[in-house]
Amino acid sequence: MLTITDVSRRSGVASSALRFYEERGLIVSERAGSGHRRYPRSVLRRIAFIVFAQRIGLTLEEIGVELAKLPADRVPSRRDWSRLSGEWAKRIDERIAELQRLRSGLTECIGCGCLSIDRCSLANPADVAGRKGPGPRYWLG
Amino acid sequence: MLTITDVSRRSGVASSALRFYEERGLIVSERAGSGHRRYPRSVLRRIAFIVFAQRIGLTLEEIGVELAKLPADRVPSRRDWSRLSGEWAKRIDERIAELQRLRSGLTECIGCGCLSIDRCSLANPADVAGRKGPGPRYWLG
DNA sequence: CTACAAGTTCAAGTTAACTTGAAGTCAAGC
DNA sequence: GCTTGACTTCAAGTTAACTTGAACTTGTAG
Repeated sequence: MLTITDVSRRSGVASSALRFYEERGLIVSERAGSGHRRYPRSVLRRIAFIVFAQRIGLTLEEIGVELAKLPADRVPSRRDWSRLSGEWAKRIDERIAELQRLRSGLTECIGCGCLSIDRCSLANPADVAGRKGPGPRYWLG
Repeated sequence: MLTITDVSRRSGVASSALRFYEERGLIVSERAGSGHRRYPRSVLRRIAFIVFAQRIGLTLEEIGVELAKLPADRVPSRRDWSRLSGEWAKRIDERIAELQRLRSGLTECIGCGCLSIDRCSLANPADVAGRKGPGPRYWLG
């Protein structure tokens, strides 16, 4: 069993973040008699999954939903993990496609001087500026 | 000259956001006798540039720095606009490369079950979890 | 036994990019 | 002249994902 500092060091995720993930139900811990957290090794894989999913652009809430799909009664298998990743590939591909569109826009559209709200489909904010509710806009959605 | 509602409608950016951009020095407005904002048409292009840059992943602060490079004494030319985009292409390419790495990780790494903090370079949070200071982490940096 | 590092909880702070609300001014139509 | 809608400023709220600080307890090395 690992202490919170062990897990933090091995995962690169701060202890405060680990407590936060636990509060959010993304990971769990047992407790030593003292009340200190003790983690099984398997938590490292779970954390790796969380960090990985974050890089892809999922929110912690979405990640929580995905993780909840893992079987609670047994150690997750390869198959369990990989099933979760189905939707993600699509998401990555979409974002890559958008970035590639933006990249051409950079040379073709700004470069040619046509960056115009009226005529340029790439720059037209009406296409992209749709609000996603209050608060900051996220580029990854 | 356009009113703030005109500009909002034509750009897809909310009036409140336009006032916010002005407060941050990203755009400027003249005032009618009444105190109401009046914008020249050229502001639309500037806003298009801001929205475009946001999609690429620049912060408003970075965008402000870029916009400050435009000549104040004359209407910016094609060349002026395109000069700004130099650094950006690199940034887009880097993010695309990362997403492509993540995408292979999705099938190769999670798929094969090797998603391990110890051995998997793709999932190793120590490589990617470096903090960027307090507050939320941004995946786009 | 005494430091002192490491752990705990809980509340409050941080950041970006805005939005929302309050309280008041201005302009246009009837 | 009155209502209605667009506009103004300024302060405070929102969201995600954490971090920081206070106040306190536990574990360990000497």
